Amino acid sequence: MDETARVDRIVLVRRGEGVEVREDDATVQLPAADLPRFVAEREAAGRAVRWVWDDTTRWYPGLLERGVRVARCTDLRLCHALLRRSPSADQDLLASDETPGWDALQPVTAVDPGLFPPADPADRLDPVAEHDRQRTVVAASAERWRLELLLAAESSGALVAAEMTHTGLPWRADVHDRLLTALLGPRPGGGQRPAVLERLAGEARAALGAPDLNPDSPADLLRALQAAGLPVSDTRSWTLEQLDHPAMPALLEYRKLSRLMTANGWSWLDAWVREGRFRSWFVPGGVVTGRWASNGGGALSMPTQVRPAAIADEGWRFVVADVAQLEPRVLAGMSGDTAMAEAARGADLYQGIVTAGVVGTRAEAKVGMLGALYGGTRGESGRMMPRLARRYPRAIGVVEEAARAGERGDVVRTLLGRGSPLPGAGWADRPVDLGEPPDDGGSRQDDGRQRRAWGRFTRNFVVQGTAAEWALCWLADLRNRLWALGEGPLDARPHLVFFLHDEVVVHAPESLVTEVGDAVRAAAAEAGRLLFGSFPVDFPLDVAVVRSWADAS
DNA sequence: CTGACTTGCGCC
DNA sequence: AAAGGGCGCAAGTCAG
Repeated sequence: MDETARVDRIVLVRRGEGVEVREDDATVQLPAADLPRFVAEREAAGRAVRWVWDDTTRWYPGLLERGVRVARCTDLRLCHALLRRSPSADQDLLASDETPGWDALQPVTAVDPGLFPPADPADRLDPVAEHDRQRTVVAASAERWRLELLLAAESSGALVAAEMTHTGLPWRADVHDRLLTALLGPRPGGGQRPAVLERLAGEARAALGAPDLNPDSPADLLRALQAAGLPVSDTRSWTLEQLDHPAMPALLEYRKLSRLMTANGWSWLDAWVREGRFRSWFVPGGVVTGRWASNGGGALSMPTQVRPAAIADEGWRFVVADVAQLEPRVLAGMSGDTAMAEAARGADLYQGIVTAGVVGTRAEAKVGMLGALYGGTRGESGRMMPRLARRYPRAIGVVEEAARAGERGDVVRTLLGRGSPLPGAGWADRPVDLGEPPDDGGSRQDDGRQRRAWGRFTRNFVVQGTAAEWALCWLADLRNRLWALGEGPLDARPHLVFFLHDEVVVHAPESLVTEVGDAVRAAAAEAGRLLFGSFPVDFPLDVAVVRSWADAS
């Protein structure tokens, strides 16, 4: 990944209404309006460029709006956040007067990407100095290549996220509306319940003998259930399912449809779908483990129920790809556990564990692995753990060690060096709290519970975080391959329209779907090589070419 | 009235 | 009886 010799670095700095372009010792001032042309020309010229800027969300949407795509960048905000927490980074080399400013910098979700936000706190920071500090930190690190890969992958993810927001996910509002109408009845006027919900609410009220029940109010519903003699202390669907009472079918159906309407109903369509595209903001690095978060429209929890409305354009297709059992495979790779990698050789890692004779059934293998990743110690999962630990000592050793470290209050790190946060204040060595009830054993028990809970977090952190790194490398490489498959602007070529932890959706011209499928697989293989070198762990993909997202999986 | 919290549930 | 990790969002609820 050391590309310093062959890639020019150009730092972009906002100066009032203009832009200062810093390249080695040369400095050029440009009016902001000239920046897109300047960037486009440098991208088209022979030498590769890495654009260095304070924050991708402050620069890239405006460039994309003007039809300019860049190959690579350094996102100083994201890289700063990574280095600040990385055990592989010397914090003294990163520290400066501006550290609090960089720490506090937030991404923007600009409505008008043509304008810089007024009074932006980013404008008080010096990107050139921060870039120098970050390069010094990386150069001095004993984990230099890993940090370089991590920073490059994180920055590339920022480009992907901006591009996905720019192009949007093809979404057919008419199909979505028909789906809602079929399930709920016609869209009602303001504040009204749709006919189907009104009918179900009436049935539930009658069956419970509670004529004024508001089924949307958990407290109200709980009172009504208890008044009807039902022994419940919450109103979760799972709890309701256990009850044998004539009101339950209507209540459960109400819940399901009400959820659909509030989360992805007509107002969702009004708010998030325009001109045939669902546009929300993806937030790289938005989760402590390195996973992305999202803003707006709940993009990361799109129910399968509404996915039929995601339909590719005429003459285009979706290529939908997901990795089977990403996290166990990542665990095999990061721990160098050849036995687990052997089980991961086929398409089904859990079946591989059965074939190896470790457990009797696929269900046992799955629940055991989930316990290893999440920290389940009781029941079925707990019973499987000793067998897994005996057969896969290196893999299980990695998560167990991470759990013990968390319980001690230590920081853990992903393969590429993302560091875990420290446990919250008051977690250990809690000051004497005079307000506590005088039950002295209870407080110690409570402390132990908190320690174990933090151990579960750090246990999962190392695997979830390294899996996120694999996915970033996958995305970054795929993005480059897709660009090379087409011509013209971003949305005329195969392009990413959705990403969710271990799944991507590519919108592609029908004539290119075979090449896109190959690219998705090749990128997955490349991600494995980048993270795990020649260690033989497979990342098999399920790839589907479909008109509608709902037709995959 | 606003803002913070709780409840419940969608995704991986 | 599912447990156990990470999120975002909407509606209800309650305090100030």
